[in-house]
Amino acid sequence: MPELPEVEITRRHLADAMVDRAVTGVRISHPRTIRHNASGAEVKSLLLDRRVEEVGRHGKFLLVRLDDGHTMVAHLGMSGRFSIQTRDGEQAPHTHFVATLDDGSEIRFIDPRTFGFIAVYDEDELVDSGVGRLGPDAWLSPLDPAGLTSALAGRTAPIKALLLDQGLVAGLGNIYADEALHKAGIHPLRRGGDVGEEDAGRLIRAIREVLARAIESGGTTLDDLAYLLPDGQAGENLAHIGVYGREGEACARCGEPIERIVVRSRSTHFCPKCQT
DNA sequence: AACGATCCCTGTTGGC
DNA sequence: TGCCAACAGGGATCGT
Repeated sequence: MPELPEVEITRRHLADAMVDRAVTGVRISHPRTIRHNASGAEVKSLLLDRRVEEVGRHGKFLLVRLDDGHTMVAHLGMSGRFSIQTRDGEQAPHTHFVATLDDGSEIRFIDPRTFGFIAVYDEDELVDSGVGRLGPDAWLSPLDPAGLTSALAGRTAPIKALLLDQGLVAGLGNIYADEALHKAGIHPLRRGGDVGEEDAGRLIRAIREVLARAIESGGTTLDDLAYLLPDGQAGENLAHIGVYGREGEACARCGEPIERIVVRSRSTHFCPKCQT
């Protein structure tokens, strides 16, 4: 499922295809895909004839900046992906949104489980939206150990739950939160307030390593949920996954079997021996 | 304020 | 073999 690395790779593809191009057509075929705006017709009117200035990202949100100050926000949810195609390319099932650009290419949003969405905001609305409540991006503006320690001070929730809180750090999802905690040697159930500055430093380094590796290798494509890059390729990062989805397998560091528990109704994978 | 539970949704899977 | 319940999960929202 898409987390920061997959969204970042998507961003790069979208930037290549969209920057300095104008939107010449919009088709919306699933109302639920539009979240903030009143209707698909409103989104269409806000996008039509606009030129794309840049494609940014904050956490797992894609930010397509338009030449009139509006921003098209896209979130992939858990099954969303973009496909960049020529107009005559075959349309995949669950294609809910298509933008045509002035070079004839099409930006298509495909999302079977419809947890993803697209919205167009003006500047004020963007600040009030979920995007405005995000913490610092885990990749672009990482926390420093002292800052993270003070942000965690007094927090009783398990560190795993806090890493998934996008208001604290933006971009981590279930896979990379588990991977970072494993790499840092921190037990997922440890209270946030019990993560000292040394462990916070280890955790920050682990987050960066895990994200860097994942971005390099094209993101994580799980067997059962075919996350594909916008060019249709699968990511290769599964080979670098240490604990996620590996219940019962030997920990690569100590050989102990990986355990799976449920934290905040999210499956959580860890090594009971080298994570404390 | 912080935390946890619930809901949304559908393709896949596992149990009987 | 076939059916159906359970499961997966990001983020919004709500109750405690």
